[in-house]
Amino acid sequence: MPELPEVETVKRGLNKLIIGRKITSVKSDNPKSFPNSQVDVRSFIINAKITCVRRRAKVLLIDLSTNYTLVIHLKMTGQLVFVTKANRFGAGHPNDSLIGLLPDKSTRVTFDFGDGSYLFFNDQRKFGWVRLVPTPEVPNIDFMKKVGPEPLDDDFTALQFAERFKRRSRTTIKAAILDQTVIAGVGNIYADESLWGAKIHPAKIVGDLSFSKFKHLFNEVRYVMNLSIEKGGSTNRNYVNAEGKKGSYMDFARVFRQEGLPCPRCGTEIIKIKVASRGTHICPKCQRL
DNA sequence: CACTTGACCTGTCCGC
DNA sequence: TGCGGACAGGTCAAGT
Repeated sequence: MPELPEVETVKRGLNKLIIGRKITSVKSDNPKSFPNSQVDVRSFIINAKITCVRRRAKVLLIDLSTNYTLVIHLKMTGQLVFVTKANRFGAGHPNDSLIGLLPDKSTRVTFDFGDGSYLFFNDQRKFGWVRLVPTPEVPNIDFMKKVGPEPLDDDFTALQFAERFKRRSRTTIKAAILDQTVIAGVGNIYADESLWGAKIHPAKIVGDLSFSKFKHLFNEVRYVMNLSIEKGGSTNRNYVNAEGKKGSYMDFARVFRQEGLPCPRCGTEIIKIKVASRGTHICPKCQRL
């Protein structure tokens, strides 16, 4: 799933739904999804209250009153869905929501709030994970030390953005923008969308791009991510928000999964190619090597 | 160090 | 219908 806008959408939903709730039990049947959950970790979770839900890059951080934090990566197909007693048994859940159907066979971890409500961590492909870390240690875990700046931070500038790419000057712009140590939170959807916006071919070598191109790309990354957050993220396949509902950014996508359709800018047919081993969507006229 | 590729999993879709 | 292969929103550990 989930790139920055999707994780941000889940974060906002959870902040409305689970703050102050107490976890009365936790269950996981897949050790990969929640390592050590059977033993060491339980006493820091049971009877803990949720105090805050945060996001860094594509990682969700659920702070607990025990001064521990649930660190969660959704990877490709992870979902975090909150369900209450009332909607769990299907009191007219909308068609675009999973809520009445959970748990299902993709449910890997279940947090029980003891009042008939639950938080389900679902993950079809089992790439995602939940880990428990002491809250003060969160900034010290490997991922947090290596990850690049947040593209939507107010004080992040186009100049800083361009500087970050110097470490990847001999690779393609697509590979570089997907590198989480360069910039946080960009994945395959928003890479393609922002490169189209800036009229940059994804296979262009980083070192050959002018500052004015970086500046344009910087603005496009912020534009597509802000638009996507406003639309509740992209549901390409599995993604849903904390209420089990899909996002609508794909209705506004200009190139991602639009192959065969006309480019919204020039009408040329959008094509799909492979760059950096990833499916990549471009307008062959607007984006030249 | 910088870069590329395969591996991790399950499910779906497409061509034969 | 069935089967094999390619592919899917993301990172890692290897290899060069």
